Amino acid sequence: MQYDPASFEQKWRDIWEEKHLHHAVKSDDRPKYYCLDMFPYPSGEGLHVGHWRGYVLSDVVSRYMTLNGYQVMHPMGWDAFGLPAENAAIKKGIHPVIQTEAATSNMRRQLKDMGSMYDWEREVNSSTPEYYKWTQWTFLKAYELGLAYKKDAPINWCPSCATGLADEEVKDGCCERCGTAVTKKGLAQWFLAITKYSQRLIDDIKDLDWPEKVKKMQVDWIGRSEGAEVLFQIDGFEDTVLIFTTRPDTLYGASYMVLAPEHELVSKITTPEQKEEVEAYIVRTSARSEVERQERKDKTGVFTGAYAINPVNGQKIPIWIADYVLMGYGTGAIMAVPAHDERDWEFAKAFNLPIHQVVMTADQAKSLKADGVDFSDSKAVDEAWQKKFAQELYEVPYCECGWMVNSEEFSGYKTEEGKKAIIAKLEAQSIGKSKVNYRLRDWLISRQRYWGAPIPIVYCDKCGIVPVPEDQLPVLLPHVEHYQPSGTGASPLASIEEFVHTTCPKCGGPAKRDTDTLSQWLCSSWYFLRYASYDCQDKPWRREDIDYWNPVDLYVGGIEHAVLHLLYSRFYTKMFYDLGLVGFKEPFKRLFNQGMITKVPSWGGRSIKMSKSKGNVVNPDSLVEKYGTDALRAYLLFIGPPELDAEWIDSGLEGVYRWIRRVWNLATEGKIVEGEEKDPEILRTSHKFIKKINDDLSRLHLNTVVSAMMEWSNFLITKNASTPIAKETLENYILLLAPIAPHVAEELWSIFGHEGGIFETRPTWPRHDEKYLHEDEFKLVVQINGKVRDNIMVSKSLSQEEIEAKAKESSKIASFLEGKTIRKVIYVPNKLMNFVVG
RNA sequence: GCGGGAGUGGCGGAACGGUAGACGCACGGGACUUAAAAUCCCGAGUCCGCAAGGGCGUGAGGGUUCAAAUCCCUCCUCCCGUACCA
Repeated sequence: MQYDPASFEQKWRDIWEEKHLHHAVKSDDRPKYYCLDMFPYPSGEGLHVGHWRGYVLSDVVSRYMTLNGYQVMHPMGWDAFGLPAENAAIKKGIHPVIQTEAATSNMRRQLKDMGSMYDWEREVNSSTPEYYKWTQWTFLKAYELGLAYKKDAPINWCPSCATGLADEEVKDGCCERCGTAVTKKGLAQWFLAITKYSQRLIDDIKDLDWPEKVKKMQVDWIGRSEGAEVLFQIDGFEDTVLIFTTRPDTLYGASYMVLAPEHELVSKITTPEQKEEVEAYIVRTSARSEVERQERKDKTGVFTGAYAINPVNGQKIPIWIADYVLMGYGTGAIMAVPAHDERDWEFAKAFNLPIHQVVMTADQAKSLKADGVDFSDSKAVDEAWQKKFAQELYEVPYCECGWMVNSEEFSGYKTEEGKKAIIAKLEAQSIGKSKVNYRLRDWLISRQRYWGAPIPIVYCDKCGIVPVPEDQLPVLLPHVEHYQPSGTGASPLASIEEFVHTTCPKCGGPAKRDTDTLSQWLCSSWYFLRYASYDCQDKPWRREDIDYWNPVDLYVGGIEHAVLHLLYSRFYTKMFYDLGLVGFKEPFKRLFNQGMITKVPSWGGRSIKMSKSKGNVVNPDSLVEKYGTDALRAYLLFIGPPELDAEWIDSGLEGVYRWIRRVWNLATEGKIVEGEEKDPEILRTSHKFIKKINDDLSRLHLNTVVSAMMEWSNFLITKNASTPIAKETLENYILLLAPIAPHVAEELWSIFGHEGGIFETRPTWPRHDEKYLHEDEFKLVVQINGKVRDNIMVSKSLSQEEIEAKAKESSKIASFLEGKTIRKVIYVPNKLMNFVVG
């Protein structure tokens, strides 16, 4: 009987499907396990082996958990709305509905060929009205909670995709999707107030079982910083400027102020003499793209002619505008302390502005202390410092925290204390307070594109903004032939009269629909809830379903969603929690990011990420045909540690195929005896591997699981040349093989005479038994001064003295010990003995 | 700049401070074959040596330890993330 995967792989997939084995149902006697893959967007290119890596991993876990007594839900669906699908459709001239349909059926077929245990009854497609009805509903819920608001603001605009983008979708100043440089555009858009959740998004991430890297990326993205807001009076005006600083302790060192060019006060305070120059500068900066703004060039800026008053010492300081101060962060205005901030220092140097040191260097403090200066006497500190260091020049701003100086009554304070004391002083005068700022901005969700869920909002002349009532959902996306983006900022839907004109749900009068669509990130921010309650018609989910299945126990996907999808989903989950719609605060308990598959392109060079555009994709379809899906699955595990990138080598797959074939040959042609294993060596070795494989499976060290399976079969094959192997041993082997190579495992299981497949009957999972691991003898490694000199077999019953005596009997050891004095003997029981000689 | 990860044979990679290079690929030799492919067996870090054996070896250099790929310090290279966030 030759190993011919084509002859049975499909058979087993049919059997699993007929018996609905992969359909997850609630169970009273088995704990649940929710294993989720990030749902893919349907691409006309289909899946390549790089995509399969994560899917194989999650499938192995799902099957392993199933065979270990869990009720596993392992669903799959399609992130069908959004730019990738729409851009592909436009390029090919095929309507997105048609293109999505074709792509999903091809990809579904591929995923089935893989032998994955997806519960297809739970399949979701975010572009269907049954699904996006509820995506629209989530938006209305956000609106209800006051988290959705419309604002006319300059937003990130991708000229190529012709749509607004969220901050998270801008990478290095370019569109995350198409790579075009992002510009700014003023548009009235819908935002979700994710910033209201900044602190909770930081606090709750700590306890998640996620890669530290992803946690850090999110925390950095949210960007919490503690400091103070301080009010500065403008000389000759009633107006004040509010600034944010993380260094209130350096307030006495503020020697100028900078406003962002877009700051609302700029036009008001600019003096007539400076007007022309200031306006020219504003025009110049606003014309710069994000990419240009990010280039770290020399500091630029213009004096407004106005002065602010430093509230603590009454000093008049010039007010400048410069593009190194960003309107979007803090208050869009800063006090500049060039002595203690690198950027301010560069700016001061460039424009010859004064630099006042107000924090001593560590050396200065040390020197003054050595001179016996009393640091609790601020006057004495200032005088001593002036005398000794006022003439010192330094070439870099000094930022390290030390002792304050030249700060009136605060001189001599440690900066940490000074921060608090100065804030207290400002608070007493109502001109400042401590403040925590976050870098996170609110989430822009309006898209000027066709392929998305229409925003369920109506504008009525009488009633204003009116949300579409829940019973009128979904607001259907009209099926039209011309859906290309207009490029003007108007959505393609705006030109469809019968869509735009509607009646106001409140007053019944004429009204207009919002013509933008929701960002596809909203679709993916709640799909993990829908899987659990896929058949619920009147609501997005039944509470009892998600209480049972959610949160997700293991979430598998690429690192690229670290601050997009994963941040949005966490925010959405918290919003639902606040609305009492879910009982948990975090959607994904454990996250696993699989590494990329790379390959050397056909024209050579270095190995790079597999992608159609790079011309280095390997299509799984033909490989499945040639080697069977089990070999491909096993190779994708064996290729390397699952969290690291790995390079695809065709011959590597062949090696894994050969292994499966050898296992097949052993099981079908080897010398096998009925019943339990009697051979002590086979028992011992097998239980050693059972232990190792179980350990590595639970740790997700799947590459070493495969190599341990290989070692074990190599051992059995060699042994079988002389000794029959008990059926029990091979059955244990087959069961452990089942999560990795389910088809061949099922086939062998049935050849071994079992009624009902492994995944139907779920036989007892193999566990090692310590009693078989016991050996009477062990191999003692004998070292001299830490170098291995010999191995000897020693009985475990011997005492250390007896073992030492035996070790010295070895001729090799004896020759090394000759004429030397043994200074010390290190003995690691059952393992090693090291003679330290002099 | 900053933050994270990684540097181990010809290659992918193993190795809770305790025999470095498991497992696999590629390679060499042999068996089978008229021959080839497939399969099976054997070999293999490197240097010296016919061999037995020994020296050297986990990016570089130090250190801790009876013992270091593994822990500590300094440095180099590559990858990823991030970047005027006051």
